Amino acid sequence: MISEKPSKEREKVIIDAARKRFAHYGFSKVTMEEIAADVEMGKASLYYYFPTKEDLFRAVILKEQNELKRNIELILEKSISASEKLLEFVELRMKFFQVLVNLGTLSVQSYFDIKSIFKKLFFDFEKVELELLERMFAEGKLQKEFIPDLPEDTAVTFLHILQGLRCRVLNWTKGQGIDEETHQKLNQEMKTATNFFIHGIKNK
Amino acid sequence: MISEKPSKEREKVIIDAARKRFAHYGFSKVTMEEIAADVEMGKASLYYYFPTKEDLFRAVILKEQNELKRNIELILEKSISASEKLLEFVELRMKFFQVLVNLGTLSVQSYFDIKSIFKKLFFDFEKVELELLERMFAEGKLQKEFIPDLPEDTAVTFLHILQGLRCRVLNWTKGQGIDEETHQKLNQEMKTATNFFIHGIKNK
DNA sequence: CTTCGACTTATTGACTTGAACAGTCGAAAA
DNA sequence: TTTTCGACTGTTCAAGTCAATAAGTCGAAG
Repeated sequence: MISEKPSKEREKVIIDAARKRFAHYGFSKVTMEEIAADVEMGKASLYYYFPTKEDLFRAVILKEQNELKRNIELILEKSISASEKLLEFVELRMKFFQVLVNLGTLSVQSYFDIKSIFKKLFFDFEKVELELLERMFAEGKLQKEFIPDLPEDTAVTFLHILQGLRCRVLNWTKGQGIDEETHQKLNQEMKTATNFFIHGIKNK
Repeated sequence: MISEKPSKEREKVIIDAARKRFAHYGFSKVTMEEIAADVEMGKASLYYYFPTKEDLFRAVILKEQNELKRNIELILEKSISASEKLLEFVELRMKFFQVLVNLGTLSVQSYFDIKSIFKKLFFDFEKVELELLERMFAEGKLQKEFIPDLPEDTAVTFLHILQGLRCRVLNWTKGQGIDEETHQKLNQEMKTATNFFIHGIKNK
């Protein structure tokens, strides 16, 4: 079929409009009425598609996460060394979080200080990330590029380090989003840390 | 001289009493009157020694920090490998932060969400820590144990990783202090990360 | 130099209120 | 049957008030 079920089609349009609003003003500053106006509907109609505002927001985030997942998978398929893949992963993840910051999820309070509903969303996605990372480390081991025997534990530690570095910066910059300079510094720091890490697990 | 200036002596007593109170109830829950009562003085007398409540608290933190510094220096003097020193440093730092959590600095809000006055205190101490770390890395290099050419940058990255891991956990456990299990996990994670790091800079 | 009682000023937490907004419902259009 | 919306309700939350409590000052006295 060329076009999907019209209701699905409509959902997408709403998500898209919502994404634009959220990206500009952040979750709390956007009203359902505004989004409804954007897609030329009544507010009540929005509730036909999404039971709550949070659900709509969740859908937006979910879409972003799926895009990130797809992009990570593309990296995995590339024919480059596992080390290079790791580095590209870090870079990609960096960009993703910049989007989240713009979406207003992360700016107001720190990283994990979002309602538990969103917590779950991130928690679930952490598993996806871990699985993808694990594959990178496992592949590195298979190619005799890496040493560690437990790609699972390695992935956890590595991810936590990345999360930690971001967390640190996020706590530092209260309120408004991360400015360009800080962002660059963080980017650099993550790369440095990744390099140390790669070095630490490399087969020499 | 056997005993110090009496006023200095008195200051110490006050700091000590304050430390106990703060450690039990946290900064905001303790009144100057209570502390004064503990040392059997009038509240007004406290202000003779410390111009503000914050100044008194600052003095308490400062004392803790100096103790930590002294302990790190003791590690540096030990005749063990630089890697082992790093590991001991991590452990010591862990304990120190547990004390801070008890002092109520870190529990209520995240790591850096303390008034800028305290921020400065931590910021200054970061320099001390960095300098001590730098010495460890420099020594490691001298002994042909470590590779990196820039102990300064290495120290920064390493410290930020540690800060990040803690930050991550602190954000997760809103409100109350870190429970024993989480503390153990964090401890383990820091050690694991440190080991990867050491591995990454080791001369093989 | 140090202490304190009696004072003033600042902070805070509990309560109130009003407007804005999330979310509901039943009727009706497509 | 699926989708839309106008008109409704109940919450939430920022802003404002107020009283209590605690921070901080000062002058006199030991």
